[in-house]
Parts: sequence; C-alpha cells; structure tokens
Amino acid sequence: MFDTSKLEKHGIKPSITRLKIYQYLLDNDHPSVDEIYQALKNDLPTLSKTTVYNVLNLFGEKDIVSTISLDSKELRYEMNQDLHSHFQCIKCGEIYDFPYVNVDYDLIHQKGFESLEHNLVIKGICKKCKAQNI
Amino acid sequence: MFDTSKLEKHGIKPSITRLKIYQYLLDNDHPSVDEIYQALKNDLPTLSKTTVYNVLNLFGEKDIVSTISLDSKELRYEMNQDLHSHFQCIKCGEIYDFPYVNVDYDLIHQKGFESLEHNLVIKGICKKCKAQNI
DNA sequence: GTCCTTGCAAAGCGTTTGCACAGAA
DNA sequence: TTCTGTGCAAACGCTTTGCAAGGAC
Repeated sequence: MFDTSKLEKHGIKPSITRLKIYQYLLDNDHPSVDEIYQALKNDLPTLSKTTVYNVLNLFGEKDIVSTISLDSKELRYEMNQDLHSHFQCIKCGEIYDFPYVNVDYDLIHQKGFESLEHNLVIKGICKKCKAQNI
Repeated sequence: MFDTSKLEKHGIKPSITRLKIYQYLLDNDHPSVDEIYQALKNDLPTLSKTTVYNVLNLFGEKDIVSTISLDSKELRYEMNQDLHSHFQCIKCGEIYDFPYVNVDYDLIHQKGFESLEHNLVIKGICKKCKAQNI
C-alpha cells in the first residue's frame, strides 16, 4: 500500500501517520495544515494538529517539503522541489503550479545586490472558475 | 508641518495620529505595524497598536496603502502604488523596491486561465550586507 | 448633542513549545 | 531500558473585535 522507501531515503523513519501525510502531499498539492488534518482525521482518529505540524516540519528539515505563504494567513506545503511559479485564483483560492519564469537580474546586480532566487505568484481566475462563471 | 490635503483628497479626516503615520509611511517604505508603533510612541505617548492597525486599515480602504506578506509572520505596508517588484535581503530582512518585471502570460492563457497581476519577490543579499560581509 | 477617533482588554487564529504517555527497538 | 512518535494543553505572535471614554464639530 505505502512505499516506505521514499521516506527512508530521506532519513525519516516511516510511521503510519507520516506515510499518510506523505501520501496526502503526493495526491494534493499545496494543502494547508488544517486541510491535511481534516482529510486524515477519519483515517487516523487520534490525529492532532500538533502531529501534522511535527511531521511537516520534519519533512521540511529533510528537504522533502517546502512552504509557501501566499496570503499571510496560513502556510501551504508542497513537495514540488523543481523551480516553478504559482498561480492563485482570486475566486476559489486554489493554487496551481506553472513553469518557472526567468527574471533578468542585471539591474539588481548593477545596483550592488546579489540575487539568489525569486518567487513569482500570478493572481487571476482559474480555468474552473472561468467555466463556472462564479 | 503636515500636509493635510493628501489625506483629505482620499476622504480621510486628518488627525495628528493619521498624519504622523502617513508621514512615517512616506519616509520609511515597507514598515511593519510594530515598527511604526515603536517609532511613533515617543511622539504620541498614548498611541496603541490598535490605533496603528485602525489607521492602516483605513488607509487600505481608501487605497493609499497596500500590504505585502513576505514571510507569513507580519504584514508590511507600502504606499508605492506603481507596478514594481520586491527584493528581500535574506541577511537583514530589509525590503527594497525594484522595477516591474513583465511576465509572459501566454502559456497561462493557453491553459484557460485569466491572469490579472503578479507579484515578484527576489531574495538575495542587499548592497549594505554585502559591503559589511555580515 | 452627535459623531468619530482612540485605546484598553479580550478574543481569534495559525503555529510552536512543554511535557508526558505509550509504543518501538 | 532507552529512544522516539504522538497529542493534549498551554504559550506565543500578529491581527481583529467589542466597547467605552473623551474629543471634535
């Protein structure tokens, strides 16, 4: 059912809780802590939000998830470690991955700054909401 | 001393608190609520953070400030309403404005999405920190 | 007198910390 | 036994809300 090797490869001892959260992250990109908690608490009746935080922070230390803060409210978690951009729908709030966009750092370097990375978030209306004309 | 017309132009009745906060935003870009509060509480001894929030939210409703959430911890406030990008120093946390960078929305539109705007945040080391080699 | 700015106190919400219990090794 | 995964309770930090007092007009 679960592939424990992926976690072990990153130095994480598998447990049912960790495997379920890992699987949830595979199936659902950019979830919030609460979303994960609500989705798994039926399967794991004693699950607590603290444990979700514990596991996600552990995954973060082991570099299998990273966080995105789009609205200053809650963090979102993702496993996609490739360079990419984000699109957030202003209607439904859903987040989508889009290809990386190169940014010309010339001006920044000319001004004596050193640039390491950039985060691009595009806001708009997603395909689903456009279709439903919400 | 203070130019009350800028506030009145936006339908905001001037008060000493509002003028001081307005002036602080003119002089210091991207401050946090706490920074504004700490900076002004000597001048305005009875100032409370609630009032800073009240005033900033009022300014937001009247479209003279907007918020940026870079680190999911605290909001930053800015009056620069022109299109621009942000650079945040990973050493000192300081935020700098940089010219707007165009992004090609073609692929997004091809996929049936409608894009309205984008936020670009570049992370790196600012000129000051590079000089000090912190 | 009425309206509204101000600010204390408390609540709200996402996240972290302290800690203890139980299960794994 | 020792280690560690889990989860309750509390703390924490930022922000909002309730509300009342005092000032502006």
